[in-house]
Amino acid sequence: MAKQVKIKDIAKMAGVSAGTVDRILHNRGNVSAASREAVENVLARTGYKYNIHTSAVSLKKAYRIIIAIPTAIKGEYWGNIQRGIEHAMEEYSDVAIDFEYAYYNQFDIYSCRDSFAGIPDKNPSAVIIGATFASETVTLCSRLDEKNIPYVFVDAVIEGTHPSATFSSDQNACGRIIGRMLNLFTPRDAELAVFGSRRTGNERASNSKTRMEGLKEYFGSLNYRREIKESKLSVLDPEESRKDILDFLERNPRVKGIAVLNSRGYILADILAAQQIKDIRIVTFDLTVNNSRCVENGTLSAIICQRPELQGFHAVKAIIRILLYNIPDKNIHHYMPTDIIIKENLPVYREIYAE
Amino acid sequence: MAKQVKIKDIAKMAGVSAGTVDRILHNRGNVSAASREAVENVLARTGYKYNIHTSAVSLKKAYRIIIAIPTAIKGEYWGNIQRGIEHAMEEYSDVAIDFEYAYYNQFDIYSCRDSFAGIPDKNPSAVIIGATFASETVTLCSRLDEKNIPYVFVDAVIEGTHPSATFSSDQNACGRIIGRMLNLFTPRDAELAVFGSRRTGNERASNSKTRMEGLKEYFGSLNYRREIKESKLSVLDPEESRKDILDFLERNPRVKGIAVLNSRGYILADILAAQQIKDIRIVTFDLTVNNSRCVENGTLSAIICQRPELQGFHAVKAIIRILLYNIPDKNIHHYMPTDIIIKENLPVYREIYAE
DNA sequence: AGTACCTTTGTGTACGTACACATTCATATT
DNA sequence: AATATGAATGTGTACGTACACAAAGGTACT
Repeated sequence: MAKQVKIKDIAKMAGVSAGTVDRILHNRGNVSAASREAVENVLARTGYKYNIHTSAVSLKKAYRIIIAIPTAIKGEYWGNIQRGIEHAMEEYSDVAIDFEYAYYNQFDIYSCRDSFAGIPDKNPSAVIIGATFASETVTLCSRLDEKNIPYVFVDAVIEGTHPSATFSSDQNACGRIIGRMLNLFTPRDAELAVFGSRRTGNERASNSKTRMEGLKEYFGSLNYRREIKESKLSVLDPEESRKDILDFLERNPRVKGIAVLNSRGYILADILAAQQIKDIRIVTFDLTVNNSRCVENGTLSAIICQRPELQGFHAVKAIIRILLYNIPDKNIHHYMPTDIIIKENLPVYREIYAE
Repeated sequence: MAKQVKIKDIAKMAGVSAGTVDRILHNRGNVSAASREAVENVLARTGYKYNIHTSAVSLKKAYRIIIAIPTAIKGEYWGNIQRGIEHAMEEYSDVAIDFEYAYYNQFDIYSCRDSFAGIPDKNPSAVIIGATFASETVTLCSRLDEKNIPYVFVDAVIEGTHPSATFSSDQNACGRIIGRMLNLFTPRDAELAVFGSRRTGNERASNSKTRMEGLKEYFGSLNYRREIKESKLSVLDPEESRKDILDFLERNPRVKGIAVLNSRGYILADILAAQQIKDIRIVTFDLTVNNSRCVENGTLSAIICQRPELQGFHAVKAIIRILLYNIPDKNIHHYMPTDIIIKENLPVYREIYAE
């Protein structure tokens, strides 16, 4: 490995002082064009790299990051995102960074509005946003843009915003994947169905919409002739779901495979198990405790997982790169791998999650 | 977050000097029983945590880690393990650690013996071992044990050794997973086959053996009646493989699904493609460039992937924890998640790999 | 009691960066 | 020419740990 060049070396080579180099590295201004050029030449030539350790040691400023996401329940999707965030926080526990959560109810647009409204006034160093409601998010982001506060998205991107980075899944691919798994798990002559989200107007539902497109693309590419039945699953009212589902199955007795495009596949699985219905295969999204339980007992055939912890983890790392090292992200949109989890590989995924 | 306690604070509280605390933290000896007890009490009470940054900054000693693995070819299994190792190295490039590779030919026991023989004399701080040949590995490890040199395994564990940690897949689970995928991808009435490794006596082949057991367990649990044909695939001689395969298929014309228990599924896929045979589904292990290509063009149905980069990455991290922070691993055997990769989720896995 | 030797303990410095503060320089204004 | 002003630049210190070195204490022996 080549010997590391230090700031003092750079300064000597460029014929300036270490302070000037520091000002250039951190965009602190008050540098003449001549000095800037001289230093940047040396920088490019030597390939200077920060020493993150000494950098962290001498860091004075206290950064504050606000994490604006739906209420994170342990073992569910947002809970796992938060786990990734906290994991990264631990890695940087020796740096002066404060974290503050601004939760909102993902099913209540007013709660989101309230929560988001207060964020810019707190003048955070950066914000991690888990977006659900498009227009509220755009409002927040434009206020952050005005104040030059960087923000990154997890889970989904919202049009009309300017995030420093985004960490999510390719939802269209997710749809194609769940379509393929549904097809694999069911006999050729069976009818199939897809359950989307009842609620509309929010972004998670829009994820569900994009997945639906992907799923149809997959079956389209197969020249799959038969119609795929569609229905909605109420997220909020379990009793309503129950009736809807049983009603749907009565009307469509030949349906033997169902894809649930949100993370509520376990609700369907539990209802079918209670009714002793055993010949219907179900695939769904997100490795939550409930879905995990159903894969284990065989009532769910597969889970498509978007690596929520990795999203949260990378979001924090991206922000730290921006704040501490002033490194802009070249690759703004990062797609996480989409895992396929079945009974046989569930335990090893669980072990990692438990760490 | 609770305010961090510093070494000087500990010293004051225990009524000793910072030097004594340091000696206890690093097991440097020359400490009276009384001091030790006093400090350890305070340590336990306050929950002292190293500041990795300042620690790294002032670290004088140069550690040397030897990485003893089969020759790593870019884009193949060991190449990906090395990628993970190098990724971790970058994260620690500000710490005084030297890395040295000791490659060997995984198909040549003498090359392994030669390579391993020189390692203990170099007095490395620690060794990462990718084991292939059992007895050579035991010999190396016992010499390292004598010298109190810690070592960790990647890919596989060898009996009769005392590693500080191991990072691998659950090979039995891998076998069950590939069995399930094989079953999913093929029609119910098709005959199935499994191709193992021709070579025996080495550990990678023993991985293949364990996978075979897992696969049979899976089909056993199904009460799968028909026999599963078995054959071997020569890794070294392509022409021999070709003949063997075509011969096998002629003798077993009803076989419509084949599981290849090592990473050479692409060889089979390419041969069948060349023969215009399109109705045989193949599943195999490891996301190598060749397997990846075949999944993309549809000649391979699925790849089971053991996260080689994660293995390498964690191996380095584990060693650094041991060397720098003297933290023994409580959970000696770490299983990596086992990914199922099909055409639809291949691109997002690739993106991560490209980073 | 004096000496030698070993164990235990304390002290001081270096690591490379961030940032506050001091200083110099250039330009405009009176 | 003298002064004020603001930009540009240089200097010095703190961060918390690791480790070298110095100092003190204890024991055994002559």
